[in-house]
Parts: sequence; C-alpha cells; structure tokens
Amino acid sequence: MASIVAAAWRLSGEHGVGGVSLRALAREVGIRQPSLYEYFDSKHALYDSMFADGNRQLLARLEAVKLPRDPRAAVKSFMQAFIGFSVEDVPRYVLLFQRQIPGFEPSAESYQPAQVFLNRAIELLHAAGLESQADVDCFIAMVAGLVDAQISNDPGGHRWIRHLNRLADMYLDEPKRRKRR
Amino acid sequence: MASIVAAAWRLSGEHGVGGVSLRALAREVGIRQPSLYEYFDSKHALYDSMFADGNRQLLARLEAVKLPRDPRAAVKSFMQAFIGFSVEDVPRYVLLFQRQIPGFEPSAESYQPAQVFLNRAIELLHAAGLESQADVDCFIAMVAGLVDAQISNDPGGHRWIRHLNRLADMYLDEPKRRKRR
DNA sequence: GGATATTACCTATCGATGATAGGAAGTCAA
DNA sequence: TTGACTTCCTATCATCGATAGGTAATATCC
Repeated sequence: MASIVAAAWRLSGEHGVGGVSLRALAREVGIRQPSLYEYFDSKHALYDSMFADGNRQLLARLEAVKLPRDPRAAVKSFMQAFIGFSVEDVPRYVLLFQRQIPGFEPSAESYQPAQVFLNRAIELLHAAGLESQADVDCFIAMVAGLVDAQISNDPGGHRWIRHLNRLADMYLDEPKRRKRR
Repeated sequence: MASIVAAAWRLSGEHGVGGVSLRALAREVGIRQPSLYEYFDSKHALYDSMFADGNRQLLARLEAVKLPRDPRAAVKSFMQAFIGFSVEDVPRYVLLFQRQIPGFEPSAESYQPAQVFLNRAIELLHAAGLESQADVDCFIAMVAGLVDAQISNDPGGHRWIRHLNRLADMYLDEPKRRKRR
C-alpha cells in the first residue's frame, strides 16, 4: 500500500492530483487496474491514504524544526516551515489544503494529523499573544492567502510568501494597537 | 449560447462546476449531447464562456456600487461588494477564482473583464495610500484568504469575512507605521 | 497432512464521461 | 434552383472508475 501511495504521488507530480488515473497508477506499480481494489475500496480511499500520508509528512517536517524561544520568532519559523512545505510540492498542497478533488472528504482518521498540526499552530499563536478565535482565524487565513496566491500566480517564486514575516508582525502587533485606543 | 450558459450555471448550483455533465446540460436545454458541440468546441470552451459571463456579472455588480468619496471607505465598499458576490454563489466563485477545473485556463479574451476588475481594485488601493506592488499584493491575498476560508469552512456564515473592515484598516495603516520608524 | 480460507492477482465487462463521424433536414443567398 | 451553411440527430469511440467472477499461491486449522 505504501508503494502504491508513493507511486500516486509520483504521478501527481506529472499530471496533478486529479490527473492520476487508476490504470496509469496500476501500470506504475506493475499490476492491472482492478487489482488496486485489493488495497483501496475506491479512488477516494486512495486519496484518503494520500491525504493521511501527506499530513504525516507535514507533521514530520514541522517537528524537525527547531523553534526559537521567543514566541513571535517561533510563530514565524513554524509558518515559514509550513509555507516551504506547501510550495515545494503543489499537488500535495492541493490535496491537503484545497478542496479540489470533487466529492473527496478526508476520513476522520486521516484528518487527525491535520488537526494536530492546526492545534500546534493555534498554540504558538496564543503564546505569541493572539488569544481570540477571531485573531487566530485571521492570521491563518492570511497565511493561506499568501500560499494560494503564490502557488496559483507565481509557482516557484516568492512574490507573495516573502511578506510573511512583515505581515506576521503586523498581525501579532494588532491586539496591542487595539488596546492602546 | 446564452441560454446554454445559464443552464450550466443552474446545474452548477446543484452539483458544483465540475459536476456539470454535457448530457445533463443538453437535457436541460432540450437537445442531445453532441448538439452542444455546435456552440462550444469543447467542454473547456463552455467553461470559458461561463468564466467570461461570471466576470461580466462581477463587473456589473461592482459598477452598481456607489463608492464613498473617502478612499479608504471606497476600498472597503468595493471589497465588501466583491466578498458578497463571491459568497453568494460558490460555484461561480470557484470557476472564477480557484483553479479547480483540471486543465482549464481562461482564454485571454475571457480574462479581460477579470483584468479590468483587478485594475479597478489596484486603483482604489493606490488612492487609499497603498502604493507599492508589494502592499497591493498582500492586501488582495488577504481578501482572497478570507473568502477562501469562509467558503470552505463556513459556507453561508460570516466567521471570516466579518473581519474585512478591521483588516483593511490594518493593511492601509501599515505604510504609515512603517514610515514612522 | 489434507481440507479450507484468505490473499493477491487476473480477464472481461459495466455505465458514464467527453468527443467525433456522418447524415438529415431546414434556411438563405446567389 | 442550386449550393452553402446551420442545426439538429443517431451511432460510436476511447477513457474513466468500478464490479463480477475466476485462478493460483499462501496461510490456517483440525
């Protein structure tokens, strides 16, 4: 199963996540298309395995990052790592974070690592002074907006994502400014 | 052709943009599937017409908005109108602003109204004091981030988009703060 | 050790999809 | 009246995900 998922990632790199056909995938691993159904009940089940696999990759990546003591610097490191992960493999990002596969909903089980990742992000944002749900929502939407714009308009470049640190400071400072008034 | 596009939007509302099948579309307009090819060279050509149509709808909507004199208030009105337009018809937003249809690239001709819209936004942002390309990029990515988060996580709600005015102020104030240092 | 499941693969085929071939009417201008 | 063009059709194609049903090899149980 792991080798099938790996082959599926390989094919995704060529034709996008949605462009993986079961026949091509079977050819890639040296079997016939119906034999894939021994391992996955459906194509969506394959996507679900890829989703879980991608999220595990993400967690592994983020756990390898040495976070600075300073909470604000920690947020920046964490988000930079996330952005790097997103940008380096577009099909993987598309499967994990865009709702692009028609009808695909990750199972609760596969979604769990994604939840762990999100909770870690929220935790760091709290430590850096973003306490309210609203502020956290905005910050995360900002990062997602940068990555989306980067991937769709300038893949391989850094026209949007290079502003993360500046914008992060702006968002993290905002509660203080709000208080001051 | 217009009635076919209208029927396609109707079907999009039920099964999403990607879920429109040519046979169902033909049935909707009272002809057989191959007859559609008299009007569109391919399914992507149909999407292209829908793309152009959606952008024309967007332009019409934004031109109907009375913009306040104050440049900052104008930016907010403009963006609020854009957000309202995006949120009220998800399939339309998906076709116009997400790269969700595999292999679909709007033609230069259909893209033109989209360009007009974007230029109008940039113009307003300039008038409100956002002069650099970088600042404009960030602002637009922020708005897109809000809409995306809203649509994918809380369709029909306002958990993200309600923060537009506050965030707009924050982004529009940032150049001043930067200067002050 | 032999009967019995289970696993891992196969060929053949299904229904739905977008797309094409080729033809039959109707309209319209020269 | 003829020839071009438009609009529609039926029939069919290749590809897609999915299912049916069969065949060996392997593992498990009495």
